[in-house]
Amino acid sequence: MNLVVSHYQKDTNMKKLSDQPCLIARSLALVGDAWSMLILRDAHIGLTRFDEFRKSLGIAPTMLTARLSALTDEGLLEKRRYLERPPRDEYVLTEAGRDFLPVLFAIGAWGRKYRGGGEVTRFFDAETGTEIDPLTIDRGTGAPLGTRPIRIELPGK
Amino acid sequence: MNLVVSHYQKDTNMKKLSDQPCLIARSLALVGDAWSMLILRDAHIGLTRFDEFRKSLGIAPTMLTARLSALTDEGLLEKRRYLERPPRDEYVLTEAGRDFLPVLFAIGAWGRKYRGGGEVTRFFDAETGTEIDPLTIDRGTGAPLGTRPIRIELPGK
DNA sequence: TCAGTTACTATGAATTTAGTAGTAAGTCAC
DNA sequence: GTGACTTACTACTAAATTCATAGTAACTGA
Repeated sequence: MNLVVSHYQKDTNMKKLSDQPCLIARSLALVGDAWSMLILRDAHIGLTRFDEFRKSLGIAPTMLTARLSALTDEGLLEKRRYLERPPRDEYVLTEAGRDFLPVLFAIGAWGRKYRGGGEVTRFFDAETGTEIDPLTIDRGTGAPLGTRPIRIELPGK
Repeated sequence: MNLVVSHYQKDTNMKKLSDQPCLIARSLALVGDAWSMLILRDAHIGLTRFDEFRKSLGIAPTMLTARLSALTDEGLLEKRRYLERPPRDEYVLTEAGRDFLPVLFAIGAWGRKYRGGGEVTRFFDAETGTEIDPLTIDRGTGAPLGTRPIRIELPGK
């Protein structure tokens, strides 16, 4: 008895992904497409409503509905009623959604280095006024990732 | 006269993305799909050859050809001849490709926190033996991203 | 010569995406 | 209280992408 309404799903492929032992693959099963990431980006900027996302992204409403539903189901967004009559809902980031911000900044940092030219949107620390320069480090060693050799451990070993 | 062979391209949509002022959007135009990221993941693990990627990912060869070509064109991978007769090429990470590692780790860190259960692949510092715990900070303030308020500056302002 | 390897291309069906139009339940202006 | 407008969608069709399988080209090694 399967009552789940499946919104957005690249089933054949992505269902496999979410069961893999690799956490990168599992995560990509949820957010491994550009629309989902851009919606999360916009949510971090402060957008919450269907039409705000639609206008910002130029996305087809069907796509937006599917992505918002998926992100809500997966716990990155939360649907919240902000008006009873007429019933109006908005989408706000959950903790899991907010914790996705470092991924977006890491992507942005890569883009600044390798696709930087022209006019770009920039992010500043609101207090110090300095431009944010994202750096991903290993909390244990404090070293930036990529500067030290890595060992991989597969499950069941 | 357009002689460009276009491999993988979600043209109508993604061409727009690569011209946007947002660096996240620009980056996603190149790597904003699960296959591309998983190929980069495998490349970091040490895979270089067509069939290695194909078997690791279970990807259709048409897809793999398209993604490898795109990643090569975009400068994240480099095609290198490793055998002259018969001609055989392998794909190795460029500096831009290697610099994508923090993004993958940031995604993995999110996954560990929110999609962690069961058997997972883990990464360790080869020297200290401690598990890698990725953290994205602002190089300027040293603060983890998401802990301080941010100001956004759009181009032309 | 014959199976095996490697890096693909060809092809067609299934699935997803895009784009436009329309709907439901209201509000607001006059 | 009629018509214009808003908001959050759904319906529908066409276009594009993706998947899966099969096949090819150029070898090697037994």
